[in-house]
Formats: sequence, C-alpha cells, structure tokens
Amino acid sequence: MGYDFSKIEKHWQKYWAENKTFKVDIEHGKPKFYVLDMFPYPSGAGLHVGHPLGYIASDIYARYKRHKGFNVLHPMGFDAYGLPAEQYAIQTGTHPEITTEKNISRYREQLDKIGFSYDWDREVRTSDPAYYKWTQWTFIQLFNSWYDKKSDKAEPMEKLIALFESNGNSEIDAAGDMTDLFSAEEWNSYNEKQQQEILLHYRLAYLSDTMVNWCPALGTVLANDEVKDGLSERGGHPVEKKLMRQWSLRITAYAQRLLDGLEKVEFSDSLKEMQRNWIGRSEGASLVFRLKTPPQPSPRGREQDTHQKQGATPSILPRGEDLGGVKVFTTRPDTLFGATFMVLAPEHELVERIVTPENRKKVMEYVTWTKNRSERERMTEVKKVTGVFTGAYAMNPFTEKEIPIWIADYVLSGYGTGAIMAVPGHDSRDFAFARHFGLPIIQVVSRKGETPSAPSGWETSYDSKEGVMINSGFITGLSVKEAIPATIRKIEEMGIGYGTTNYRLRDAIFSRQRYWGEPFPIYYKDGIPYPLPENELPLRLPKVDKYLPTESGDPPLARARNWVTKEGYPLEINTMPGFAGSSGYYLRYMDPHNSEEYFSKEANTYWRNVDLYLGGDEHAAGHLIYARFWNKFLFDIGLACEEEPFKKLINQGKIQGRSSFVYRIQGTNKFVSYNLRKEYQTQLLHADINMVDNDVLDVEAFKNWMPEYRDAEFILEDGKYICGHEVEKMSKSKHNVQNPDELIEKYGADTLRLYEMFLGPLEQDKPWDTNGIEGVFRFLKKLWRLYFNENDLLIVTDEKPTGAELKVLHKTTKKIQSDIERFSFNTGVSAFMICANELTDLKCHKSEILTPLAVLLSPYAPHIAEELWKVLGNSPSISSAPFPDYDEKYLTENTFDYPVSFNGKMRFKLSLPVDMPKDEIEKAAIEAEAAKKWIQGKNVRKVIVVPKRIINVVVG
RNA sequence: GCUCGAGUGGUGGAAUUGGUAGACACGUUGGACUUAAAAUCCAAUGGGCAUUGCGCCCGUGCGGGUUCAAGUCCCGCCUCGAGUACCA
Repeated sequence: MGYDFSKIEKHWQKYWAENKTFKVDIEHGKPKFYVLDMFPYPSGAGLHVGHPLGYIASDIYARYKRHKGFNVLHPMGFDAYGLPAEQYAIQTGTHPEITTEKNISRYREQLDKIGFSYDWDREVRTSDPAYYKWTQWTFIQLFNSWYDKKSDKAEPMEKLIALFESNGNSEIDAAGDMTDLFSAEEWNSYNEKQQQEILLHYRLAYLSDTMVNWCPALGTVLANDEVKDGLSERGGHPVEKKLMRQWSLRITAYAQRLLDGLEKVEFSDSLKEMQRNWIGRSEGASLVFRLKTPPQPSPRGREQDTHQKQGATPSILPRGEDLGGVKVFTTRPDTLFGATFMVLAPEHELVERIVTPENRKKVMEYVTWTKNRSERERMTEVKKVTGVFTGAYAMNPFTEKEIPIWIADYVLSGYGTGAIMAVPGHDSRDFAFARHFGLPIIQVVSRKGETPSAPSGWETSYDSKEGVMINSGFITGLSVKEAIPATIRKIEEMGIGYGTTNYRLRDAIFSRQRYWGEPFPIYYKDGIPYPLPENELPLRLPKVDKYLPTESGDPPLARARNWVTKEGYPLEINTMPGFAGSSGYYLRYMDPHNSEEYFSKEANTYWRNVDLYLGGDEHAAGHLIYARFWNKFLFDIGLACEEEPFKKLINQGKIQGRSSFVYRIQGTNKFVSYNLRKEYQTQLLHADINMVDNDVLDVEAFKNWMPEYRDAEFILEDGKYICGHEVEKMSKSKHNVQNPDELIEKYGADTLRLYEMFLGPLEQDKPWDTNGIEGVFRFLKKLWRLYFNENDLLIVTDEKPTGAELKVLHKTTKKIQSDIERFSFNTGVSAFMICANELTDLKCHKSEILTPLAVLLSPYAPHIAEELWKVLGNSPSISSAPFPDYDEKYLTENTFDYPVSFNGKMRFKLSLPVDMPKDEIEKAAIEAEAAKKWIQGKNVRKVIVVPKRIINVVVG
C-alpha cells in the first residue's frame, strides 16, 4: 500500500474541521501574529493552480509561527461583490447573490482540499449585510469628517460648523476645493441648503460634479486604477471622460501621509515605487500671470478655482478674489524668465472668458474636437502637436513682456491648475509646441562650462536640473538649485504666488451605476444628501426586476420599489465600488461577529495590524492605497490603533501557463511533429495540456477532443508526436489551465503544496509545468520509507542516533528555519529532499531523528506530518508541537575540505583541521603533492587563506 | 520616453556577506529487477578537446573595469517583463 495520501489527507482534513484545530481567540499571555491572504473574488471558473500559490506560502508561515509559540490569526473570506456575477445576472436573470453563493462553495471546497490552516469561524463576505453594515458605517464617518491641515488629521464636522458659526472660514486650512470666503455672519445667514452645499466641499466623502471615467459598455463610472490604457480593466471596454455628479473620497487629503507611511512598512521597493508614482508628489510654485485685458465675468457669477486642490496660503492669494489672471503650477520657477507663452487645457474655465472675438470660432472648434476624442485616441496620438491661439495675452511677471495664451490638449485639466507657463527652452513638450507653431524660444539655463548656442539650432530642449541661470535678471549666475528658492522668495514678496507641493493622486470616485454593490446609507432631502441614522444600518440591497439601468438611464437601484426612507425621502441609487468592501476587511477579521461595533477595542489592541500580507502586485495602486487610506482615517477617529494596516507585504509571482502546440499543414487535416514542422507550411494550434505528457501528444485523445480532429492524420518522429510549447497567460482559450483538484486526486495535497513551493522563488513569475511534480511525489514516498517498510510496518526504533544522523537533522532544522524566515520556500523543499536522501543512505530509522523531522515538515506538508506524528505515538495535533531547536555543536566539523585555487582557478581540494593556524594552512597548501604541478617553474607571490572558505595561491 | 525588476545547462531553478558556478528536481541516456509493463533502484548528464592515462580549455545576455578572487561590485550597452504615460 505504501504512502496512501488520499486516506491520510481526508482523515486529517476532517479532524481539523471537527476539532476546530485552527480556531483562535485572544490570549493575552501569548504573542500574536497576523498572517493574511488577499481574499479572492470567487469567479465562476474556480481555482487554478496559480491561485493557491500565495495561500500555500502564507499557510506555511502561519503554521511555522504556531510551532514557534505564536497565537496566529490566519483568516480567509471572500470579496463577494463584483462585476462578473452581475454581468451574468444581466444575461440570465439569476440574482448575483445566487451565483456568488455557488462560486463561494466551489472555492471553499477546493481550498479545503489543500489543507489550509484557516480559522473559518472568522470568514467574512463583503456582500453579507452583517459585514457591509460596517462598510456603510465607515462611509457615514467619512461623510461626517473633514481634514484639518493644522492638526493634520480627520476631524468631526461639528467642530467645523462651530468654527464657521464663530469665525467663518477664513482661518480654516482644510483639505478640499473650497475657495470662497465667508464670515460668521454670512454663514449664519445661509439657509440649510446653502450650508449643506458648502459642507460638501469639506467632507471626506462628498458629492460633486467631477470629470469621471465613464464606461458605456459596463454602464458605470470607473476609478483611475480601474482603467488601463484607456480601456476598462474588466472587459477591456473603451472609457470616456464625462462630467457627472458622483460620490468621491477625499483621499488626496492623505497624500503626504500615504507617502510618509511607506517608510515605515516592509513592502518591496518596486511596490513602494509604484505607490510613490501613483501619489506623484512634486514640489514647485504656484503663481498668477496677469492678463493683459481683464477676462469676461464668469458665467457662474463668482470665481471658482476648481483646479487648486491642495490649497492656497490665504495671506498671499486671498481665496474668492477674482484673480484676473492665469494661475499655474510649475516645478521649475527658476525658468520663469524663459516663459514665452502660456497654454490652457481646452476645458479650462477661463478659455471662454479670454478668447478674442476673431479667434472664438477656431478655439471653440478645437474645444469640441478635443472633447469628442476618446481617451484612447488621445493617448495614442501623444506625439502629434495640436493647439490653437486664443488671441489673449498675459504678462510675464518677471520680464514684463506680454506672452500669448494658447490652448492645447497636452495640458491636462486634471493636474495642477490646468494651465501652464511654457518654457520651450527647457521643457521638451513646450519645445515641440513652440517649434510647431513658431513661438519664441529663450535659453535661461546653461550647462556648466558650455557656451550658450542659439536655441533656433537646437534639436531638443535642455530639461536638466543641472546648470547655471543665464538671461534671467536677478537670478543670473545662480545654479538651478539656488535659483529655485530664490525665485519662490521673490514671487512671494511680489504677492503673486507661493511655494507649494502638488500631487498627482486624485480623489477616489466612489459611486458605481451598478446593482451588485453596497448601497449608500444616504437619502436626499431637497436634493441635499444626508446620512441615515446609524441604528438603521445595514441598509440592505433591495430586490430589482432587472439588473439594467432604467429607461431614463438611472442605475438599477432606481428600479427598486419603495427605495425611500421611513419618512419617504428617496435613497441614493448608486452603489459603492469594489474597493469599498476590501478596504477594511482585515480589521473585521479581528472581531467578525461583533454586531455592536466594527471591531472591539480589545480585539484591535491585541491583533493590532497585519504582520504578513500576501497577494498579487496587481493591487499596488488600487486596494493597497485605498486600504491604507481607510485605515489611516479609522486611526484618526480613534478606532484603529495602528496607522499602517500591513506591516510586511509580499507579492507572490504569477504562475503562467505553459501552452502546448500542434502544427497543422495548411489546408489539410494533417499534423506534423515539432521537429519536422519546418518542412511544411504549418498553422500553429493550441492543444489541451491534459492530452500532452512531457511534450508527447496523446494522439487518440487529441482525435476525440473535437469533432474536426476525428480524422486527423499525423506525421510522427521516432513514433511520437512531439508538441511545441510556449509560456503564456493561463487561460481557458489557450487550453493551458491546470486545475488543482486533478493534481490532488493524482498526487495529494501535500505533493501539490510542496511542488508549488518548489517551482521557484515566491515573488517571481514562473511557468507551470506539471512534469516536475513527480520529483516531489517521489520524495514523499521516499520519506515514508524511513518510517515504514514495504509491508507497511512501522520500522522506527528507539536507538541512539549517530553523530552523522544528528548532523543531518540539525543541519536541516537550521536550513528550514532560516528558509521559512526569509520566505525562501523553494530551497526549503530541496533541503527536505537532501535530508531524506541522506537519511536513506544512512539507513536511519530512529525516532530521535524522525520525530523532529515530522515537525519540521508539518508547515509544508501538514497531512503526512500529522500522520507520522500520530504513528510515532504522539497525541494530535502536530500543529501545536514546538518547532525543534538546532544545536551548532552537531554541525561543527573537525576538518574542512579547502578548495585550493591557483590564480583564482580551483584545482584540487585539501582536507585540513578547522583550527589550523593560517600560516600552517598556507604551508600545507604549497607543499601538497597536487600543488607541485601548478607551482613548478613559477614563483609563489602570495597565498590568500580565508579560514573555512578558500585557499588561493597567486603564482607567476 | 521615464521608473522598477530580471537575463545562469535541454527545463524549473541553487549559489544567504565578493570565496569550489550549476545544489535540488525534471528530462535524456545506459544499466539492474521483470515473461513484459508500471513502480523502484544504480550510474552518467554545461560545452568543447582528449578519451592511452593524468587531464586541459571555454563557460552565468554583451563589452570594459576593480580585486588574490566577480553570477555577485563599478561603468557602458543589448534583450525581456512590469508599472506609468503629455503630471508642467
């Protein structure tokens, strides 16, 4: 019978479930450790072998930490809201809840077969009202908060209102887009609606007219991170810009703290870099260019500086005053003397007010043209220079010269102020624009030691921050580094601007025009949003007759009957986006059944935050930023005790598919084997990897695969049909999907776990190839033979182990421990193989060696470890057994086999005592018999001896 | 374009601090066992030259450099992957 994995695994999985082996509770006397996997969206396709990779790694770590005496929180749940179930609902009418429920059971079944040590009693599902109650609750807290830059944290709205009532808003420095000033008297004279509208400009969850990514095919708005290359991330549908009234979260208020927090967490450098790029901090100056002729009055009657999000310093640029100019942001204020024109984004609200009558037609045509271009078009035609002159002029504040104002779509309305001062000499985009339209180019920075040449002869601009200022009035002669602060001081003195910092990060658009998501706990009275009272949560997702928008284009929730409050006020009809539920789930695991609070203070102060978080790097810009923001907010309001939610994060690499190909001779039903394909005109076709073993095609299986291949003929080589192969994304259409259930059926979960780890470094992408799995399966069978003979009789003895046997055990213990601690699971598996090989060679069947070995193995292969642990007479479960210690004394050797090199090339080995003095080693090496040949006829110039490493003899 | 990461046998990969390149495994070849197959076990396996023996030369994407010693450090390229994309 031998190693009967199927029986063993079923038995122990049942045992763990029945005994709740992995259930955890707060134990104040024990140190905690929180190991978390990014919870999955349960798709209809089930798990393929790529999904559990990270789960296996984290499970090994969690089990290891348990052996090391930690109280380990290792939960799992489901990110249950999502588009696929809803798309399916639209097609079939099946409620997404039913589809989701079904997919979750399938996931759960598959996960259980792999033997994870999750505490399933803590499972959360984002679509469960008991869970989303707290998502809604957090939204209300965000709605009821504003960001005070003075205290640098979120504060309650009551405090803000009190300040308005006593002093107006002139002393308030809040994150947001509020530019109008009002006094206490004015505030107190406003009616409810006016006040509420003003408050929306401060709230951390706010409603506003925003330029959004509208995806017509999905019928919804998407966040920036959900759009890739102008297409929706899910489904790849075109996305366009549209102005819509939407909920947003004021994540920009946290930009600097999100950036600073990266210093305190252990994420990979590349991931931190991605987050830094996404936040996109840049330092510079904001300043106003006076217009030559004042602009037409704003159609809205008052100046609304919608672009300035990061706030002005009121003493320099009084908010609310009609600036009569164009406000720009620049990171290179030093080049101000080189600003020869200005460019506004076509959407800039000043465009209509400054355009001269003779240019109006051309300008409006351009604005319309840019508006109608899709995002994708705009992105692919980046190189094409387009723009129109408005006819208006501004004054360069330093040169006092008038400079023309253009509009062009290379200036983005969403960044900075939506307007720029163009310095064609030192910015490549401005340079290209100036060249194209024949605008003047002035050089104001010169490379050190170079004589300036006429810009008319230049091929590119000089963009570097290295150099000396020329043609620049009072800063001429200064270096760029000196000139930047000097310029900022000057513009601040002149009262036309100030030094400031800009972020690329945008507020997160938080509404979706979809059904399958959290309803907003919001109702409208007189068109103004109000939160529901907390005791009315959760606001449950209503039933609808169809999952489509209404005839009038409203989202699906508008179809719900009685979608109103008790008092009859209409409820919000948008739902929350996918990242709402995933932004705080790790906190809920700490206290998942609490119906009174999100989580208790006790649970939070015990579990604190996630010690190890594992997941894919596709969440770098989305989930991981939102969750950090969410957590920081909860920290500000005193709920979360840690400011950063994830202490250490590891991104597991993707498992790629390895596709198999057959070669069909064109126009025939004849297939030619891989190495003969060059002799024919062939067509490359995917063959299902399940019909291919070690690149050899099962011809009969292939014929039966699809009717069109029934009569296929084959040109073989050596009697076999050899397939070609290539590494591609694992997908159904490429017929290269490997399902874990089939492998577990054939080899068992322990083999699958070991093999997934053996494949290569955790963080690296790697191709899936089933061939190698035999190797780890053989290892487990070999290991089994250390404990049992061919007749299934236990052959473990109580004999005292030899020095050699102890050395194997202690060497392995040391290696396994250090490999787990540095997340090098692939080398860990090979260490087990080496250990089993060596113990087999030593014919070791001794309990003193084999009992601790079972514990070492248990994080990787828990089922077989439990079984061995039990047959050796221990009481279950092995999961709480202490991890064996290793003792260096068994590892030390009396002699060391020195590799002896001559001029750096290893020539022979020499066994010498480890405590031999250096000079004696040197002597021994030179006098060795084998050394003669290399020294002969040459002088020994130098001998390098590194004890217990190497001897290198330099001859010549 | 910019930023980050990676290039090692037929394949996945190892080499943790500059110190024996190719651990471990797959595959391949040969052998043992067997009526046969499977399973198992043993041996060989980077390339080349020599295989009468000891052996010798080359070799970690390419070209330089530092060092007694470089897959590892430095400089300059090439290729692939990821992110980002007019961010002023």
